[in-house]
Amino acid sequence: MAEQRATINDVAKRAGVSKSTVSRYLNNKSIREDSYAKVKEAVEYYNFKANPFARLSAKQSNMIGVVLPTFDSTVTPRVLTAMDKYLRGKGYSPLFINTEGDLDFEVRSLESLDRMRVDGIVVVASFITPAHRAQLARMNAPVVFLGQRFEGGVSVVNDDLAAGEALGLYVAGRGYRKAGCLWVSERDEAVGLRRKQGVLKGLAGAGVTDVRSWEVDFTLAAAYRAAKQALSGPDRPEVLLCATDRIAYGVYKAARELGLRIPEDIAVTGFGGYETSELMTPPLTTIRFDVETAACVCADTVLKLSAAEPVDQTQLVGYQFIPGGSV
Amino acid sequence: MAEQRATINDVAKRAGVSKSTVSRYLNNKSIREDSYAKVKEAVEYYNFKANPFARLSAKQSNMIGVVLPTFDSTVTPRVLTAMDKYLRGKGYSPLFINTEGDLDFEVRSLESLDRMRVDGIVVVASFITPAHRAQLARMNAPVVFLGQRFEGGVSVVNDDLAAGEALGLYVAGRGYRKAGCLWVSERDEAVGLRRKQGVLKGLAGAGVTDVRSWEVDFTLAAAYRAAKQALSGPDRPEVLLCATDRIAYGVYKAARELGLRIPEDIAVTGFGGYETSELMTPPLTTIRFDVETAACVCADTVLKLSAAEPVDQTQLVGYQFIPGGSV
DNA sequence: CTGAAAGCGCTTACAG
DNA sequence: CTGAAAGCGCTTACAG
Repeated sequence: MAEQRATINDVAKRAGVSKSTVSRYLNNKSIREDSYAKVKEAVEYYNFKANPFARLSAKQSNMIGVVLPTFDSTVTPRVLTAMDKYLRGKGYSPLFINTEGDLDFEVRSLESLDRMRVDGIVVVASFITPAHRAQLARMNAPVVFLGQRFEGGVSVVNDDLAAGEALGLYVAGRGYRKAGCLWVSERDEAVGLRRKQGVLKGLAGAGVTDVRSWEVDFTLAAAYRAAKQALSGPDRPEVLLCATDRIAYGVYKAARELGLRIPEDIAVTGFGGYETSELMTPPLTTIRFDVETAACVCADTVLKLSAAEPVDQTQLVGYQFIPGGSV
Repeated sequence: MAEQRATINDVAKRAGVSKSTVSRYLNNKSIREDSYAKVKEAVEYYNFKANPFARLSAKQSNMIGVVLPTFDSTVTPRVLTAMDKYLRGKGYSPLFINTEGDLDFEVRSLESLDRMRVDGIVVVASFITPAHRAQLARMNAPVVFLGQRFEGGVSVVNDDLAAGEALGLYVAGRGYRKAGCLWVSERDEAVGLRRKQGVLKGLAGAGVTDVRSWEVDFTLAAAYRAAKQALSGPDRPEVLLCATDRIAYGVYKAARELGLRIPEDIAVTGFGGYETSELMTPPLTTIRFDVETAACVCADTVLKLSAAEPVDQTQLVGYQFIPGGSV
């Protein structure tokens, strides 16, 4: 066990000033030159840093809440990494809360972060419910949603519509006529709804309207089952467009088991551009969003809000087409 | 902007008791039945929850620091998910700090978590330096290392030696004689050193001693370059054993580009058992550690330490062999 | 610019 | 069991 940690009082005593002065030093407020030197010496002597949780009466906490639905996805870690770096660079500390997809807990997390007096909150969003809206109305901390559009509030979202359309046009341009979609529920407005709308629009724009659909969730297992069904049935589609890369992996697995070649027997597309997708045989044709930029834009936006600066209500993030070889 | 959030004083006032009594209610201390009812009513009326950061003079903070070297790996998200769930279930809140592999920042994070008065700290470890040891000596909070053995302290580690040996024996048993290792630096004691020792021991146990080595880091890019070199040179190995699945992916990529078939022309093994590894063509032969269990053991151990209960200094976590088809 | 005082929202001995 | 008081480690008006 170590000796007791130094507090602001110890520093003040050693520097021969009041703790108010030490506090000002710590917060870069104006301070006379000789006081500055004395405090500096004492701070270095004790290797003192303030306990951020003890700033109970400060107007700023320098903490930003980050609420996420899972750690274990291909996108979240990249988002967290970028956001963490950006925030620390600006002198803020992120406070991560994992909700494991529990929307009720997500709402309660907003509440508790607000109570902890964070300066703002970023939500890596899956669904925005009335309970979310009700909670927001009760809060002081500004909130920015990432990944789902929030009407009436602030959000940063992928340009799913444009990206989907580009992909749809590309697929149709390669001559496929009978298409299938392995897609997630429309309850997910960004991925389930808008992204699919884009794909269908792109396909239709090039004359492809024969499109069947199978509903899946985000797991590999569900995708695999649906793919098996889609590929075994009569009148098999020529191409399967998938809501995510992981879902496309399910098609790869099913195709291999059924002895179907990609893309000769069945073409496949994903959405995400995961690192592993280029390692598949053949590499997956997909779309990659610039999630790092999205994360930083988000963090920047929440800081602006907390400083009462104006921000755009909805900011769109661009995408990149990755040709691969599965189409 | 919302009305001011209720504090313990508001609750006390409404319940007609002192805030001490409310505090006791919140912390499940003994309290008379009628006081209990009154406080309960007031707490529910305000939907009150205590601000955990305001417990400055409490002996327990109910917070556990979790220090990690990256969010973006195949293992960390699984560790964080399991640990988060375990800790919350026990009434603790994890405080995550991402060091991005910066060991100096890792040491400083230990210090600042200690200052924040967390009840304990888990470090998802890559390297344990003298600076770590020096810092630990200055701290009050107990620390548990996950993934790297900490002599003289508490750690939870994979049984890399046994797992490596099992894999080496298996490979040698399949008849390969000329082996190669794509491995990370021995500075990493768990993966770089012990895991490799196990592999070599297993190979040697079955008579395979012709083993060359290429040093790589944990990135796909480095693995790909090294694999290209290993496979292009004269006297190509028959099998490449890789320190991780991701490194094995680099071999897949290189082999495809060189027109080499797996496993006919070159066999490959990984270490990790990532979800995507079974999707490769052919599925990767690998080892999977039960990281979820390891994470929970870790969390459990740090809670025990904070309660001054006895714990084992070093706890080993088991593994599972995944045959795949790449050998 | 600086210090004494009050306060942030809690917890904790200590009397009663 | 309970309340008044003191305290946790900071920040912040407010005099001077």
